[in-house]
Amino acid sequence: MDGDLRLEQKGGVIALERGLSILSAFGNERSALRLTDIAEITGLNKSTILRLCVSLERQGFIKRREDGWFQLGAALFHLGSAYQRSFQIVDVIDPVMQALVNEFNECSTFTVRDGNSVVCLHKVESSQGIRDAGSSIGDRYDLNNGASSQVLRAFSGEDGENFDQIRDTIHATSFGTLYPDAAAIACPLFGMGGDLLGALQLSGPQYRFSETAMAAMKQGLLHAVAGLTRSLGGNTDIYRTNTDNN
Amino acid sequence: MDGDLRLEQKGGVIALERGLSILSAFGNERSALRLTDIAEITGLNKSTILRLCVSLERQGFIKRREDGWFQLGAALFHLGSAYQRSFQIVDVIDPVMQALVNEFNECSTFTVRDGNSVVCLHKVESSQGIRDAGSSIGDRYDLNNGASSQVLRAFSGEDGENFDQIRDTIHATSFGTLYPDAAAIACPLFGMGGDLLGALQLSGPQYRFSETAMAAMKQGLLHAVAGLTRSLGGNTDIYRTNTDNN
DNA sequence: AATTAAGTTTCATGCAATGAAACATTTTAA
DNA sequence: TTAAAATGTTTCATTGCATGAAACTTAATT
Repeated sequence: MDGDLRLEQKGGVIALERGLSILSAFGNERSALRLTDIAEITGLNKSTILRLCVSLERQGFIKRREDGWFQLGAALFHLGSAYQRSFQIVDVIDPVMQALVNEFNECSTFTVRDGNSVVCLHKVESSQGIRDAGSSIGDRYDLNNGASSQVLRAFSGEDGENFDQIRDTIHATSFGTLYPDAAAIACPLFGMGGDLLGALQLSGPQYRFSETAMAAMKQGLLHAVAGLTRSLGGNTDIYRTNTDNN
Repeated sequence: MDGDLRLEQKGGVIALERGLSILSAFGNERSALRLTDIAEITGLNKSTILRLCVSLERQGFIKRREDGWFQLGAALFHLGSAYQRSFQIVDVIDPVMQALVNEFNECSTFTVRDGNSVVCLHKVESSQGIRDAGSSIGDRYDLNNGASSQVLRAFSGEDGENFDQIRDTIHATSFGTLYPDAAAIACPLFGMGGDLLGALQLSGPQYRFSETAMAAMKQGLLHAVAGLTRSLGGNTDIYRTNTDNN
């Protein structure tokens, strides 16, 4: 970045975006940054950063430690939790995910679509040493790879033969598209009105995702989302595949 | 609020603080707000809000729904998760809290001090219908009431007879100080260098917190925090009460 | 002691944040 | 149905305040 946001934007407030860019500088795995780090990442002048940080700290969005390092503040955690809570689904879905993890002993994630991104809203870890540790709660990906992304795109109505197939079979799989050795299988979760809420996924190392294992997982996932939709007051017919007859 | 931040502040950037105040408007249980709501809560001019929101939305901090309502954005969730992850302790402490909840069948919370606030970093719910549903992850309280607050204050070195007693017995209790019918018992958790990391608490309705029940909980909590401190590489002597002799 | 780097404060300059006003649109009342 | 009120949006002249270079103070390295 070069810190000069003037050219690209129409409308908006530069000072605010600069402040937000300071916050976003912490989003990439570094939990503490020095003034110089922030200056490098954002491209902002140090004076500017210091001035913006006075405001960020006063509102609790960042915290400056005694040793001078900057950290994210509790206000972000508070609002982040509020964001998650606004999806009331998480409370309902958690026990179901716990059960899935117990049954298949692989990590389960629940993701939602946000524009052209996927956001990992919830994750339940398996107890295995070798497991999908690549994604965490709060992570955000492009809507390109991975079983969940495919599901979210398919049931947002995107065109394409592969998406047709996902709609037909009501699930998607992926092998090494997001992380080289990882595999995943995902199903859509629908709400009361048949609207797409998100995608429920199981993921782990490819060698544990045999055809037979994945067939069982598919059953487990479909059973799980059907039960969830039912308890949300929705119609479960939507989970009938095109080859179902009953 | 009156939206006029000019008088109170020295240094800082007004436009940024106004933007942050918009975000904070969502912090009080309302997950969606209209323009007018935001104007009322923050005291800002609607034009100003609209302009600030362009920037907030462009950076993913808020999202405007098609019906015009504003909601928090995924960027906040991402950063909030990053905040939580910066306390690596949560990963270690979660299984221990799960075990506590299994044993005593009451909700367990882990809180940390942030200035003059308590922040609920993690919570494990009990399966009881009647339980402490008053606090959630991400909540922030004044450092006044509740067992955890007392513990955090006592082991931050505050003066007072009651704090002396908490330091002696290495735990605090509370009955109805935060919520009328609730009771709680809390212990401090210390890190490697004997530094206070936070407070571990069990809480529920008063009628289930008899003397004998709480004696068992105290043992359970102390055992839990001692084990945690040990696995963090710290010395557990710090959990010896003044009346211990061995 | 000399040099480099990191952090902080100041202040003249002019850019960009501001809010009143006018307008568009939707909802409520009469 | 019309009128009135509430909500949301855009514009633009005014000036408030965000800006960053420069000077300065530590702190770390050589």
